[in-house]
Amino acid sequence: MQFEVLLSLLLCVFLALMDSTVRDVARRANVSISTVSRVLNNSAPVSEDKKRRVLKAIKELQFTPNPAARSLLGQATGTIGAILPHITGEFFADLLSGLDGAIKKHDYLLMVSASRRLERDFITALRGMYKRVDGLIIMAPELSAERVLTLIDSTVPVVFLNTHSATDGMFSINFDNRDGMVKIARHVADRGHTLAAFIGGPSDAFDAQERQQGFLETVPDGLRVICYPGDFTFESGYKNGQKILSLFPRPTVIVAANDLSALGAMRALLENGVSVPGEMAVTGFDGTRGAHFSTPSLTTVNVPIGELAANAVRVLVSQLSEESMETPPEITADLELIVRESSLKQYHPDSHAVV
Amino acid sequence: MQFEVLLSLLLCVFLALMDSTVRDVARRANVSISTVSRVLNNSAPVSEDKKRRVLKAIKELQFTPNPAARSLLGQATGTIGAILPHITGEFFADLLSGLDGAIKKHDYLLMVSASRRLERDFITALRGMYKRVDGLIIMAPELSAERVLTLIDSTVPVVFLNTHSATDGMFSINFDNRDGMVKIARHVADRGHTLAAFIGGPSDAFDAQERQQGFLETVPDGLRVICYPGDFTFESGYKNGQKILSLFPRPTVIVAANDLSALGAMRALLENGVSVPGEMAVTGFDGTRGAHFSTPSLTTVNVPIGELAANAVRVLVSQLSEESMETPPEITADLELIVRESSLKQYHPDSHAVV
DNA sequence: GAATTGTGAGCGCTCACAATT
DNA sequence: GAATTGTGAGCGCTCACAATT
Repeated sequence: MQFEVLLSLLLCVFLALMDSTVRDVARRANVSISTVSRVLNNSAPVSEDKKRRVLKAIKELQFTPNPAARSLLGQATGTIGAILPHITGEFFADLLSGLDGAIKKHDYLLMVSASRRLERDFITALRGMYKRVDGLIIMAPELSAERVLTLIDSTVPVVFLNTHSATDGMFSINFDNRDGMVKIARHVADRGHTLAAFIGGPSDAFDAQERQQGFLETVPDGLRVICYPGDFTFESGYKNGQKILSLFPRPTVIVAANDLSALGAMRALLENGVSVPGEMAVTGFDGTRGAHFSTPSLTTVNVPIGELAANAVRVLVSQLSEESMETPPEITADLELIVRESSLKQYHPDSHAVV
Repeated sequence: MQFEVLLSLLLCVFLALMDSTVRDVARRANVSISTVSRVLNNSAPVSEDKKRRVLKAIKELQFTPNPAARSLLGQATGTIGAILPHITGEFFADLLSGLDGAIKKHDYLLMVSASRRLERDFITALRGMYKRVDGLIIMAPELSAERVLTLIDSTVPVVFLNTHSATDGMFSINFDNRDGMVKIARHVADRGHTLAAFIGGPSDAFDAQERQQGFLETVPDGLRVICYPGDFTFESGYKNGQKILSLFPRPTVIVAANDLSALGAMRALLENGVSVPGEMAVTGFDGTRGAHFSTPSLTTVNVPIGELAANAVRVLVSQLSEESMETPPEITADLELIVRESSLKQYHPDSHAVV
């Protein structure tokens, strides 16, 4: 008796070593391969007895259906593709992490590629994912949704994330970049600043443009703004921070288009012995944890990244399962201003003249 | 003439709208499908004339081979899978970014999943990637390479990254966690500290264990160490930092098992008006940019993440292309100590007694 | 005749072999 | 006979239909 158990165990191990197919399962369960398929997909009733035998055989053989064969038929690959400008950096890492979590919940797998903001890389990624994914989540602030769609030859469902689109009826998840900066502008004005430096993002990125416009259009007449081009990196914030320090009269606040460049600017100030917010205030945008954790902590606008990622996945998956969309295809999230240490001090209209 | 051009253009657009197959290409080029396959794979000589016709037809139809059909045959999917503990956090984001870049260079695609350090999620990810990837890059410091291999039923090539393995002959890319901490320990001892607090990582993670052991085993008799359990997060560093502040006598240095928890501890100190490194020094581990950019900048041990990622991909790809491995399968990178502001001050044996 | 089963074609490709030049 | 081409089988599955109970 013991010997038999051992033998069957050994057999199992041996059988499991080689990849088995529906054929093997069918043979072992003594049924036809279509019965195996029926059990696998629950696509038609199967007698209790056969079902049990099939399930047993599947287990013994450690059978897993070959996804390639499946997708050759029904085209479903069980995979969702994401193309983002970058993977690194807190914003994108959190976005990707959110996508991963949400995609897991819907039993999909995640294929990922960074375009590095290069159209060439973007196209390569797109072509690579052709027929390998059931749907795409695309963030391309430097392109437009329309431009992206001309690059896609087949008819995969696409959900856009933080990507400009002029046309209606696109599935896109956005957040109000402009309004976020409007809130920063009001906050800065309230603090009594009269001269500000603005560190922008990449000039071809629509989110960077919207942020800059939102700020410049809201700022009152009494607040002069000097703009510096940047690229959303820590380094660009750092270098611009150094430049700003050499200005005379010196601005009393640096408004950066994102957290990372704000932290870079702040580092430049602290390194040069300029106290924040004592001598100069700093604000960011994105609501990253880096902004929360810095000393002093950074005033910013919170972008609910996890929520956006979950929404994007939800919209895409419901498209894939051909459910009718209840929610409108275009979702724009509101952003919340988070005031922290870096902009706490109240300035007075005259204070900076004395610096 | 103009009309003809327009017509053929329209035809092209029309044809490209539906996914075309080798069959369509063959028909259009007036050759057999195997000739198309030969052109596609360059697997046998084809006459110049036919080759030209095939390439023209491919272009006109915007034909892309269906990867599912291909992988059903030769099993190559052109995809590499990566399973990491997390996706978020600078260390993992940089790792992922490095993998993405290296994988792109070898013309593969990247499939990714976070195990969240849960064996259940790990297995789900593994099963999901079955037959969808040609090879796997796995980081699972909380498991061992041997344990992981028992979970994999098929025979995919695997390269381990920062994962413990007792057996020889594994393909694994590691870095010397122990030696890195030895360097930190020597540095701290050199600075004249006599009482240190150590903030550890997850107790089940082998890298966390090695770091802690490396530190404790190197520290000289004159330096007492109080250990605090942690989990590599900013929050665990922050909370432990607060606890450490209430100690009497107070340690003069906090050695954290990674940068993120070091930054958390530093934040706790600064928030409570304790100057770093004036009253207390802090050190990290990983060499993240967050450690570079903080104020004060953080002494740490640099882990060459991008290099490790590139190595992992290189080793895996050479396994896949069945080239004989010239390099030994096990690579362990040395780590460099980077001394920064957070641990600059020289303490004297007696100084802390006076606190 | 209704419930359950099996047979055979085919998804889009590649590869061995046979048939052409 | 050597170079180039085409034919047909089959990878592992699912689905329509026919055949069984």
